[in-house]
Amino acid sequence: MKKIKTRDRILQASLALFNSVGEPNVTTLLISDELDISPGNLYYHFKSKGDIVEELFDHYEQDMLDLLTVPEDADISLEQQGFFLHLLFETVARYRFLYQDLVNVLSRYDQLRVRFKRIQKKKTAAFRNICESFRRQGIMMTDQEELGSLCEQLTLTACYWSAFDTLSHLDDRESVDPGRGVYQMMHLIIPYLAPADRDEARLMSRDYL
Amino acid sequence: MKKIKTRDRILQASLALFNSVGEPNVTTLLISDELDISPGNLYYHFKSKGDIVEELFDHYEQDMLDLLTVPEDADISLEQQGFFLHLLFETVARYRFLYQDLVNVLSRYDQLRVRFKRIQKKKTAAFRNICESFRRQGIMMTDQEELGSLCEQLTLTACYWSAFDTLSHLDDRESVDPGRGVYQMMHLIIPYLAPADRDEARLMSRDYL
DNA sequence: GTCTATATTGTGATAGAC
DNA sequence: GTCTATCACAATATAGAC
Repeated sequence: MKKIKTRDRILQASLALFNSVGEPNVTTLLISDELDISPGNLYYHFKSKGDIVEELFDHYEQDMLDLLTVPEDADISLEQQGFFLHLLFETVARYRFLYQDLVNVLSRYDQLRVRFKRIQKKKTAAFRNICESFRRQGIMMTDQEELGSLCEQLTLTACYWSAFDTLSHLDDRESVDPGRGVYQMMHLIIPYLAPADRDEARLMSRDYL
Repeated sequence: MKKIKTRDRILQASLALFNSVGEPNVTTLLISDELDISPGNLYYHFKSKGDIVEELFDHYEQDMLDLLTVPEDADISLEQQGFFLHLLFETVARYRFLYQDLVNVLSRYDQLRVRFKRIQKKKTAAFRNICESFRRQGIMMTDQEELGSLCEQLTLTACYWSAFDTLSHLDDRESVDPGRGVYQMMHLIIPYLAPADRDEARLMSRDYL
């Protein structure tokens, strides 16, 4: 039963507060209050609030990049894709504070802008990868133009579903179920699947409701 | 050549500033500076910054509700739908400050929450209306479940396209082309159209690129 | 209606004792 | 490492003269 270092407790509490009331509404005082430590102590561990945000972003970036290393030429099954989406939405949910005030946060911490954009690009590329794999296996048929707009749509949805969903229940920002987002993503893909595979995908999608 | 009242100039300048640098980053001082009036003067016309936001929201709400009064049982053509989407995205672009910091803004002005939600509901209903009309005309075929997820997807995209798009060029928030969003919306609908109508819709969508 | 102060408050951040 | 001040500053908002 090792005791957690204060530094890590600060990160952990900050993430929780950011997610539940929004990063712009969280002051350094609120964080230190939550942990029953002094503001001075907080500033001993982090020289600014921005540093906390950036370190949390580091974690997010790491998690995302790990997740997005999709093998280029593998045969991906519908199940694997569902699992991938599930993990993706879980990761987004874990750092949802980022997405809920995305424009705002990125406008205030401009070093994060380019990094976030890079992750977005990688997401779109991962979706394209999966779709290409489906095409090679004959599960999916699309022309290049459709594929482009589909992958962009998938990226948009992966990005904003959590924010869109919390709009419906802005009162308790604590609870988030990633399932509904996965369902929605699958239904973006289904129309482009071969008729035979659509029913299987539809059945799979129900599990996420 | 009537001169514009100060009160209206404040609203106009605020909207422009909100849209270009984000509502949270706009101070009352910045607004009065932009207009070459004193902060005191601004507070003579509006008793708080929140009042400015709320009055702009009134305008937004009015514009939106006007737009969303879609006739229930009319036969809507693909062209009419394209035109509707065009107007919708223009309206969103005009008040894009709202969407770019949506969660944040709604969390700080809670009177706006319920009103915004109501507008969202009306949007979804309008999409459903259009789709039902398409179905009656035999242009579209979907079951009820698909229709639900499609309309939600349309609402999400209408809501967040502008924010998603400005992510790509966060440097100049001034310019926004609504066209790409309309294109994306159409491509959400196309898969559900009857084969004969798909090509027509595809051609139409190109005009918005 | 408009201006020039000025009050007030909240927040990020630092200094120095323990 | 942690605490108790305390500073500095920016933003909202008000008071009172013109």
